[in-house]
Amino acid sequence: MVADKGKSSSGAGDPARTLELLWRDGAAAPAGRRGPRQGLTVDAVVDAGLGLADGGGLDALTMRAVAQRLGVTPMTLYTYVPGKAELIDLMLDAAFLRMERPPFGPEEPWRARVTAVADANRALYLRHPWLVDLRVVRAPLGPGVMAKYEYELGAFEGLGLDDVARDSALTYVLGSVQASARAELDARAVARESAMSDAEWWDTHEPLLARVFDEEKFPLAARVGEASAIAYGGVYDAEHAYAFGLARTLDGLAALGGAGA
Amino acid sequence: MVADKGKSSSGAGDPARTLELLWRDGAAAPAGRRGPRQGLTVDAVVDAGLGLADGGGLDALTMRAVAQRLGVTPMTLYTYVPGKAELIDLMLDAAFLRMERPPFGPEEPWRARVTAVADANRALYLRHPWLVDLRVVRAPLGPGVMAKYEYELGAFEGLGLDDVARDSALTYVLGSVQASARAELDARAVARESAMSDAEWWDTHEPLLARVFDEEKFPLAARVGEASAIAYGGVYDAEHAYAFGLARTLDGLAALGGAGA
DNA sequence: GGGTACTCTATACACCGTACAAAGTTAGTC
DNA sequence: GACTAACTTTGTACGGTGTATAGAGTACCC
Repeated sequence: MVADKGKSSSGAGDPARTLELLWRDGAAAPAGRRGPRQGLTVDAVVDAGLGLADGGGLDALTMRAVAQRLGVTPMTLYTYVPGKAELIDLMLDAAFLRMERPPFGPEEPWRARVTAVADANRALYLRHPWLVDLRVVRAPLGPGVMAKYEYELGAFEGLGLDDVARDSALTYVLGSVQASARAELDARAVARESAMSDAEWWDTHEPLLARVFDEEKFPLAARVGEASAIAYGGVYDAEHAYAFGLARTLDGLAALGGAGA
Repeated sequence: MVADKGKSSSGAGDPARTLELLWRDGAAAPAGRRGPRQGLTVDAVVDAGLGLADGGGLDALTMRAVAQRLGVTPMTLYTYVPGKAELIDLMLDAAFLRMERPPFGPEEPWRARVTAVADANRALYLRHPWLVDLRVVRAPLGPGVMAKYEYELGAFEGLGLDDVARDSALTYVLGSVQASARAELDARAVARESAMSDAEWWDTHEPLLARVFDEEKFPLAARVGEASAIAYGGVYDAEHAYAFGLARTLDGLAALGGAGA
């Protein structure tokens, strides 16, 4: 049984097997192997998973759906991948591995470099919305995770940080990007699921809320909420939230390092 | 059917009914009402849900488990609450409503106030770990959500922010706290689920990883990762991450307002 | 004393991840 | 060339989920 416990991405199974899968190189079949040839590859399974999750979120990622997309029965997948949790680990590593990593110019100021890292991560989340629902602590130590970490650490050169602070700074930036990406994706998903725009939603709820909401009890909330609603036309402005957050984050880091540029 | 689509907390059902539930006051039964008296209350259902989710996460929150805890059959719950999504909405609002909100001193500097807000939110997440798994955009506009918003907006007095910027700043602070809370909770959950401490986990994975990991390809990652591991004894230090993040966030806000203190 | 609105219960359905066992296919060994 | 062992693929089945539906019983209004 066991099933789908928790938020996935675990490395729950045999660690050796999982690592082997993560670092698998193209070498499909080790030649001397009995039984029928495998009709698929791990990559094909991972790609099918990515397609489903990118399109419909983790809810759309069912072993049955992956199997159907590949034209096999569900249990066939288990000869390629130990289980769903490990498949998600592989998908995560694959998504990381495929990110663009344009080399930093030697004279490029750290603000530009960190901004590039933040932008790349935002793009990653928008392309793979299901990533925000995953545990990333103790992520599968695959080639994608490693390459991403290596590249992004390089963005903090010139801030005068020691190794420990550099790791903290990166964690902090990534957390900040994930926070705004989550907000953006949530807003999108809610709008799509309810098939209702922010404005429509507000229109249906406003009259009801007026009956229960005591403006005198929440004066600040009423005033600020209204001001924000007017400023953004009643719509959550993801672009603004991201830009605001990134600017704050960079300023916060600048105060840390004392470095200019 | 429909089921559990997505990350819950939707307001998917009839908005009027949901708002009514959110703002329900103690008035249990409206007197002139046919049929048997209800043996439970919405509050009891919400509390049962909170107990389950606080202890075992959203996975432990099943309608069957809630029902069992209350000594009724699962379908009975549906006379109190339209469905699971709405129950979660109510739980979220209840958790918000129960947060402590000690009034800010008139001379209290904004850093202290914002720090208090951040600390309170961190405590909230640690008490109700399932909150990090929820969509909060378009949260149910209940009394808890409103009271929390009102209170927290008050922390940004004296920063010289207009209403729109004040809302953005609050969103930013809350996002930053949630990011570190998520990391902390993920670390905890992974450790508990795998029944393996960080150190043990590393011990089992390290030899395997050494076979595939090319230190020359990832020099920064190797060096920084090792430095962090040594600094924290191989253990993820949530306290440090939170303090670091909060300090950065406050500095970032300071750069925005230009206000000292 | 109906009728009616309500609460609560039992049953059932479609879906999930995956354990288990059987059937079919290939490679190595004699 | 036959046999065996290892492997892939499949079908079936189990225990779990949220909740639709229908029925049984209860308390109020007329």
